[in-house]
Amino acid sequence: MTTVRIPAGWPATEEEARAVQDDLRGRVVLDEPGPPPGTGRVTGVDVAYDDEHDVVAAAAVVLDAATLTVVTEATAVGEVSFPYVPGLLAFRELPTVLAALDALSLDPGLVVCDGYGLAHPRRFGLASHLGVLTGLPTIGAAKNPFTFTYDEPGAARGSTAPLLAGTEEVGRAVRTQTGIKPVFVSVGHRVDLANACAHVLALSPKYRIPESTRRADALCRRALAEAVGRAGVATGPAAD
DNA sequence: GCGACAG
DNA sequence: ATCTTGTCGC
Repeated sequence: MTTVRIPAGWPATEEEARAVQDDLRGRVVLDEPGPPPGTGRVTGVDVAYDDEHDVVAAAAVVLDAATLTVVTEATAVGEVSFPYVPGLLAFRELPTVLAALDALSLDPGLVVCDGYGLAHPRRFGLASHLGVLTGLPTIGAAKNPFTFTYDEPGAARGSTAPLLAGTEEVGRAVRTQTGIKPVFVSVGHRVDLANACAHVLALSPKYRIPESTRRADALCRRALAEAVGRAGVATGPAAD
């Protein structure tokens, strides 16, 4: 597992961070359909924090898109690089996520983020930002509607409804399990919205949250526990 | 001006 | 995100 420090030149203030978003936003590619769902590889990335120790752990888990089987995985730990500010999540998560992706031995294929892409106050969320920095196709799948509104999708698994910023469709509410709260999908980089939704549905045959995110979530928590030496996931002799 | 607000 | 026990259910 690799260890990361805050990159040189990383924004230190909210104002600087917003300026970076405004600067990079124009590099997002929105006119590619993206890889077909159910083929190739799909990689989930997620992050866990221990603010008290100023430690963050990220995980990247590569799945075979057809079988949802884990192909390979990697983790990274680092310093917390930014406070949590709605709209600036990328600055908190990306350095460690990039390190975890770099540590992979295979091409990640499509990257699925735990958060938003286009559905963002400045249309440049975590998934958009990661896509621009890596060139990889990315999408965002969030658990909450953030500041956006949505029409309730039909109750059946597979139903979708627009996620709206006023009248602009910035993403979709996707019902991944019948009768259960939808997941909120938006485009990141080099993938269109219909494909992004199809990927999320294909990744969620049994649970609300995409398998990619579930695997990455479990792995980054384990990595954090190991890095900070917490109880809960025994990995050897208990340390006191 | 005062909240709300991905993780 | 994180703080947190037991408990209902397949």
